[in-house]
Amino acid sequence: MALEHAILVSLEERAGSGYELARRFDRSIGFFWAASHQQIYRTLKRMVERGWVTVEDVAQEGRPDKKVYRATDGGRAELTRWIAEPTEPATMRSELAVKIRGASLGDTDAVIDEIARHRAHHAERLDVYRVIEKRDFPDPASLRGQRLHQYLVLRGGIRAEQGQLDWCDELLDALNSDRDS
Amino acid sequence: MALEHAILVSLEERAGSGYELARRFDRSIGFFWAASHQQIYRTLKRMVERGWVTVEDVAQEGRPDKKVYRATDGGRAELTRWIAEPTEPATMRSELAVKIRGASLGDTDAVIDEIARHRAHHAERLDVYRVIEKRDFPDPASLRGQRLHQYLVLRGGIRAEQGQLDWCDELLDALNSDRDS
DNA sequence: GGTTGCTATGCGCCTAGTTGCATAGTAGCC
DNA sequence: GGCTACTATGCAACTAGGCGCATAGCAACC
Repeated sequence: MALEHAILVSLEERAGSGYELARRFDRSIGFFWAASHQQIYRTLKRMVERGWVTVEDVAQEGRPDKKVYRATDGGRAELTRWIAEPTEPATMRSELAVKIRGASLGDTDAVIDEIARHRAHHAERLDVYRVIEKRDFPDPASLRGQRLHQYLVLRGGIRAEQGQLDWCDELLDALNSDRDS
Repeated sequence: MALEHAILVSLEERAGSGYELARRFDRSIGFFWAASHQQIYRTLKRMVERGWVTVEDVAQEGRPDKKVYRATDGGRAELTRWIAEPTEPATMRSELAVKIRGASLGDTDAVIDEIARHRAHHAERLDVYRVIEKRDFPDPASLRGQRLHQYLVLRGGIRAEQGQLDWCDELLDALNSDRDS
């Protein structure tokens, strides 16, 4: 399970509340490991029980009190242990692939529409990543350590989205030609 | 959920037992939607209850009796309905990305080893797909209908594995340079 | 006679993740 | 006063999937 470890990475970089973590996940880490706030709260609770993080109640003015979480030495040890432990590469799961395989039995036009939807989604995502790349990493060759690692993960996102986009284009080309012929 | 629909696609192409489906999933459809035999048996049972498939007990000589499943009109209707229904593109989930983000806090060499392991895995997968591509689809331009769809799904697998492979190479280059400098 | 391996089925428990809902304070707007 | 929006927390029920285990017939080999 990587959610706990993704949270540990985030808390290592900076302590924060469940709410703050949820927003960070919406923006950066979450691009590569999505998590809802419910999931994060539940996981944080479990991590406190395991001694990987500590909680501190922080009273706030003008807004509800919050609980700030910090990684412990135990949490850091767990993260190091997990990083060194080999994990199986995730098997590719594509609903779109299943739909394409089923296209001959159903409505090919519906499948084409669905592919177009996915294409738009990936194009949008790619655009977001490209903006981040240009804004935050204008000189990749000079990057070292943590900043380099952030950049490399972003590169993975860019490659994945570009790959999906190219596949969608190949699909649309081929299916449209097949329909028209 | 796509497992039920992946099974429906497979049963449309040819009726079969749970065991046969499990083996088909090991080979073709399972490259893009993995499923264990336990999962398939459980799902088939549910699909019978819903009226999407029918079962027929078939006595065999020299081997245990089997239950052959066949898609019903209801199953075909469900498949058509599902194909036309928009589904959200799956959010990318990469444990490797989380490990890279955590590399600065742990053992960079362990992360590099892990990346090398993933690289080997994707190279092997890509090789399998390339062999299938050459063997089963020597003349892609001539493909129509179902055969074309099979080919296009395979193309998605090739693109995905190639993309992961390239990313792994970029990662290894960058992390090794960073470590040596 | 014993072991291994293939075909064939399935249960039970657990974890991870999703969905929907609930609560509650503050602040700004109309 | 009522509405909306943001901050902040969390539970309950459900779905999907993974892991381990169990059963059992038949064939081939040693």
